[in-house]
Amino acid sequence: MLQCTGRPFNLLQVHYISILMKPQPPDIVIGRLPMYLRALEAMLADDIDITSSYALGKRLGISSAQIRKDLSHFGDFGKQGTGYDIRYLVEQLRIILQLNQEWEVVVIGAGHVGQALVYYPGFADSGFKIVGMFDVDPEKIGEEHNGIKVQALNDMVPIIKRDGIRIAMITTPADAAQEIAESLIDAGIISILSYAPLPLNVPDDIHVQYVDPISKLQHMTYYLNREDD
Amino acid sequence: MLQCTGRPFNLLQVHYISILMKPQPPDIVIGRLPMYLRALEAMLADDIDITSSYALGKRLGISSAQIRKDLSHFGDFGKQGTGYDIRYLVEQLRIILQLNQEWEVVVIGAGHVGQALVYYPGFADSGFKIVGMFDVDPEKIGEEHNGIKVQALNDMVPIIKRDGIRIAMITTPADAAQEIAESLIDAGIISILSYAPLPLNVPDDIHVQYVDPISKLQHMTYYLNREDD
DNA sequence: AACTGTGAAGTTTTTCACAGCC
DNA sequence: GGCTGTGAAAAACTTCACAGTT
Repeated sequence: MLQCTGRPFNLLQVHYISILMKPQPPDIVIGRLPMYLRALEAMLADDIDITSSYALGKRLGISSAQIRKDLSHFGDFGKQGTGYDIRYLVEQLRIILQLNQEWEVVVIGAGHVGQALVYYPGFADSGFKIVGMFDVDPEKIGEEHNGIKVQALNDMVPIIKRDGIRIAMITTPADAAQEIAESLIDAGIISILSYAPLPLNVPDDIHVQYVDPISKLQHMTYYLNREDD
Repeated sequence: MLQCTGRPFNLLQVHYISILMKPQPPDIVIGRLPMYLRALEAMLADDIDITSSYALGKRLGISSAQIRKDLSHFGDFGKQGTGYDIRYLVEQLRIILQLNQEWEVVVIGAGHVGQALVYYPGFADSGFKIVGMFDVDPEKIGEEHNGIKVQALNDMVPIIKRDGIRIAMITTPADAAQEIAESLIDAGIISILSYAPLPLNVPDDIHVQYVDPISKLQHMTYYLNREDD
């Protein structure tokens, strides 16, 4: 897709392209920005105004070099000899992550997980507003949790379309997740956070992240009782 | 620590060591085994008995080479020309991950997240038995959720010690998490799954994993509205 | 003196590609 | 022909180390 001709790349082409389009920052780096952001916000709450890559790294348990390299993908935010103005860096990170706006989110599934999500204040605090909750179960439809009414799954697609919602969290049983993901995408959802323990099959332009506590427990059981390091 | 002398490594030493102790499989590989296990179990449920690294990779959205390389750290489980006997591979993965036993787990925090955990059947299905729930709130102590009574946080350490529990899930507010982690470690907990959005400071021999939906949403908002690929 | 931003070096992880076996 | 297991190659990621700035 990047090629203009049918021939393979040559150095001149690569150079030409590299002038036109900067390489994208690695996804793994983007995945660390939220943790930087949160640690910096915690520092502000502790009345710290300035920090260094060393201090931040210590707090997060990672190297200062990694923090500097990560940030360097997006700009020059620090001052030599001084460090980073936290307020400014927070602002910049919020721009990079597009958090300088409120994002509307819908929750699919009104079971215990869905309920835990709508009651968790962290989403609102971080700029994610849960605006709807959907379930198939007629018993649950009409219930209200933390002020959010459970609506019928049948109404999901038109409501998401009408309100232009882009983010959804799936908390349904695994066997319903794939079909629901397809409806969501059809409705215009682009980012899905799935609590269902199975890989969703989605087009390349849809982003999916998984929350999977069981896999994480199983990862840790590997190390239990193993004294061989 | 690996060195026997004060001098730096030399090739002979490295070779000597490599005979004595096989290199540990990378942690990133161990982290993928639970997902292989789950996909294989799903295949069994679909009455599939045999698979190949290609079929499994397709299902998981990863390359066949990665699956073969990952598994090769632990043994030779496949047959050339045929593939893998799923039942056998599942059994082997369960041995590797030490899932051929039931693990007792405690939940700290009896709020919405803690409740969602005790009501989620997936833990029991995967061999994790939630045996206790603890909270500071006197209003919550004594409540019962899915048959599990909320106990006083003060009783936590002795109970964990008495029962020899090794795994805990923290669902308390962030500001309590560090202190609780320290108590847990004191009580003998070795593996912690934390839902608190802050890095826990723990000794090297303690394993911690984090569940952090907000970071994952923030990771995805980076890509929203960006058509520059 | 303290700290950033960054090429270069080093390490880890993934992919390639193929000999060997069923 | 189909598939595994694996060295070798490639790519990705992290750390080093230092010039340059405050």
